[in-house]
Amino acid sequence: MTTPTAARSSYHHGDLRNALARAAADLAATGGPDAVTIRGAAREVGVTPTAAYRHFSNQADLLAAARELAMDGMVVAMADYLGQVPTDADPVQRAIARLGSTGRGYIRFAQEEPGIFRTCFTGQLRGASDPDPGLNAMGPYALLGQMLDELVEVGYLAPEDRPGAEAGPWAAVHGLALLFIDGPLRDFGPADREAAIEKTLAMTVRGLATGPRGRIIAH
Amino acid sequence: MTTPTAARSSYHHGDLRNALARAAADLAATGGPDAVTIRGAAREVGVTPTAAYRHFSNQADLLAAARELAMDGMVVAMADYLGQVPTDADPVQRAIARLGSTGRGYIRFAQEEPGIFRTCFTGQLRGASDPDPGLNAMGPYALLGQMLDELVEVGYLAPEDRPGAEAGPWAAVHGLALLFIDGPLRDFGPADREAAIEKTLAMTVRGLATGPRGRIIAH
DNA sequence: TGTACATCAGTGAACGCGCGTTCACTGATGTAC
DNA sequence: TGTACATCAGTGAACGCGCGTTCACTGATGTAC
Repeated sequence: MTTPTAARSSYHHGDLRNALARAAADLAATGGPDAVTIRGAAREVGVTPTAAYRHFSNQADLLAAARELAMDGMVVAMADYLGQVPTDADPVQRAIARLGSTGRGYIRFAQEEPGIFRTCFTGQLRGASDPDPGLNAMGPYALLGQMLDELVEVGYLAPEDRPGAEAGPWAAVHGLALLFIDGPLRDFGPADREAAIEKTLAMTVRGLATGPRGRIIAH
Repeated sequence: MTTPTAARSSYHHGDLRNALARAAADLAATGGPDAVTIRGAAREVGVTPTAAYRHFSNQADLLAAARELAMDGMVVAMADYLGQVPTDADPVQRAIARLGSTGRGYIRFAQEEPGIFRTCFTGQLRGASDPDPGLNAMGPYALLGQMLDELVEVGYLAPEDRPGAEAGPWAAVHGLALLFIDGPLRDFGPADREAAIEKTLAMTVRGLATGPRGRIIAH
């Protein structure tokens, strides 16, 4: 009668690991990473807590699975947003618009899915299980790196300033996102937020104008 | 024999409220805001959990007291750091240096006292008990505002860009601090961190150069 | 094609933990007279 | 100046909660023959 994806069709679930991971991500979306519990995920799926230990070695393992889904969601949302940028005639303006859109996507996702966003960036668990050497947010980070490369190509950002240029823009959008969702700016209304976002992005774009084309355009 | 500030000199403590608040701040310093518990603070002071309810109405109340101490500590640390800036001959360079030093102090405090820092910026508790209308981090925020005023005075930042100019610099240092203490940059060593800080501050300073003097200096 | 049996994926009960919070209480303090 | 007594600041025991995790177990599955 009930499909295998419904709560309790049969004794064997069939896809319990994925179901638990999704449930964990749901819990994270609602209550942040602290809300991700073995018992909670099992409850949501309609299964005994013990059953979860067939698929995850402990709570940290379940949280890691939730974080993986969270990262996927964030990358998809940002890519969607970036895809909406019109192809500008001027390559410099287009590269600037793409950087801005990336930042806006980052902040927008944080505002719309604060629990998921916080889950992406929480946890000291940097074990050997993670193949990335120093950065576990490769998705957004790689996207930002690409935007910066484009800014160099069009002459807006000086090539000698390219190494390590991710830090500033990333810090700016990350900080603003957290000031909104968890910090002193949480009471800002939509208009104030929009103004703060545009102010911050304008400062960021201007701050990157170290190339020949950048000096002309930014001032 | 034992002084009144020691653990258990007499039946009556004498200053239990402050002792509990300080203990709560210590817990926050070690384990962040989540580590602030009624039981933990009472234990540290050497008193029954029930006794805490003579002075705090609940756990949220105790956390609020810890946050107040945390904010005090942060403002003092930043002011200390700012006081070390030498009095530069050129007023523009001096104003820029003071802004940079404020940012460095913010980030340095976050790195040295991550638990305290996180405690400053956690909690949705924006009740009527807080007189500030929209910002509970008036200390650092006011300091930043002052630095920006100075930049306007010396002609580096355009006056028409002054309103709302706090957002960008604040977001940048806040974001970098959190990327370091809680985020994907937590594995950066001291040298990488220093480089990221300087890159970010340089971007920020350049991004604020919209006044007549700013355009000359920044490019 | 049918059946015994190993294997797998769940159940149900229980453990110990630390937490917030409340109850009736007792020891210490200080003030009115 | 001394003392009864109201008031205040603590104690000690207990409650219910949700959590992570482990134990011995049982129902379902699929494969060897």
